[in-house]
Amino acid sequence: MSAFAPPPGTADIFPAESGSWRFLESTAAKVFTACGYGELRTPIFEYTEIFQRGLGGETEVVQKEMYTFEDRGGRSLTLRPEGTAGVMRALTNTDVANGNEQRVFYCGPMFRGERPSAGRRRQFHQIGVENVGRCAPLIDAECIAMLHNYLQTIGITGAVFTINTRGVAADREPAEKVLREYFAEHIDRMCPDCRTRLERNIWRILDCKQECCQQIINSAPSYIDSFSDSSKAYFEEVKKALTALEVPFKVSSRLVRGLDYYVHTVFEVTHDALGEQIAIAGGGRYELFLPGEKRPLPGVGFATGVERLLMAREALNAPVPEAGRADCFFIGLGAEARMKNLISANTLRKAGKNIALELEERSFKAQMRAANRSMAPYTVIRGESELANGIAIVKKMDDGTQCEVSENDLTDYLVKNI
RNA sequence: GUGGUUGUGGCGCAGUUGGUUAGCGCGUCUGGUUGUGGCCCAGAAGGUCGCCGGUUCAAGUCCGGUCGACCACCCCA
Repeated sequence: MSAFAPPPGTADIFPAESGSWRFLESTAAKVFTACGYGELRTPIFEYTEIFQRGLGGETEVVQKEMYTFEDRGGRSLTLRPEGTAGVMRALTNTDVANGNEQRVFYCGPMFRGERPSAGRRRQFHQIGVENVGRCAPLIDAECIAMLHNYLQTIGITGAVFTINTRGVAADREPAEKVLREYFAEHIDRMCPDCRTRLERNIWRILDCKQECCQQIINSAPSYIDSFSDSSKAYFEEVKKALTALEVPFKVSSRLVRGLDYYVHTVFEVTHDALGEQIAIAGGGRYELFLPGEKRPLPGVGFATGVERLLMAREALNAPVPEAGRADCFFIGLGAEARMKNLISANTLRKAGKNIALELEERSFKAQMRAANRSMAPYTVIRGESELANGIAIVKKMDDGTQCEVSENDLTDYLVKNI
């Protein structure tokens, strides 16, 4: 049973499920296109430095979750662990660096070498967008509203939007100082992870979930107070716009997110049906450094986890897209009839009809059962006597009525009636 | 990476304190008078009980290892 299981953390998506996947992807394309986005398809692997510099060397993802390998030329390549860095790399080939806006969306597999569990695979799939080149509060709000709109459209209601601000690079130092002074005082009562975070990445203390740290974190001074006035005004403007756009949200200063490139607005979407730990989407504004570029590129974007969206839809009993079913099933008795059925099917399929048929010799009863199972509303029957008379029988399956149609008229008849 | 649960035909499950040819439901196939489905009935196919080793006269049932799956933590989508 496990002999042919796919590698850990990967999965085969069978036809029964892939309809839902296509629905999520095509709906995303529709919703995002309406906001001026176009699809950008980038490679599944990039030079390793794209991610190292893009995401920040201190991040969890870069440090221990990347699938990195050498190609034959000794270059270090990495299977993309997220979509933003590759998209930004591609966009440096456009006029985006001159302040011209680029709006793109992407979807596809991402790879992270972590231990699989609910809603987390090693190969997982994201649908995401990036709005690159500009920086303004209303752009952030527009982006978040589009995500809200998308979730509604795919039947995920009741999603919880949490937002926060990270300020800009210049705000970071004074804020970190405030936090470091506070946490240093209490660090002996905090968990081991937080002790290392105090030195390595103090922001991550804020989203620690250990019981012993909660009280201390909740009583922490508001680092946002130390942000510059313009950063604070930026965040206020975002909130104002979201309210005006009727996107419900809550603010949490403990939302920091794990990637180093975020500035200003950050947000995360969770759903009660999946629990707070599992975000169905997340994103924010960023400034991303790419190799060879002197200045970082500004942008705002988000990524949704397809597997997690599907989990949410399932929990909400959202309707599953109907599997394609045949319009008509052809039954044939004898070699000649089967050949004629195949020819008819070929013609009708070219006309856009979904045709199922039996191509091997099987009993009439077996073929009728197959026709029934196919759920096709019509069945065409061709046997010895029909061939001899130059006709075929067209049977309507719901009420069992049937009629004879001459061979010459059959295709036209079926194109019109089924 | 750390911890917990688990692994029996395509799917979902039984398998009692280790003991004769490993069962059940669904599904599949073939029939139920010669060519009409959905219901019903009969029969059939399909499993080296994840893998390796050990204990025993005897192991799906006990022990060890290993691999996979599921879940929690970490982190993220």
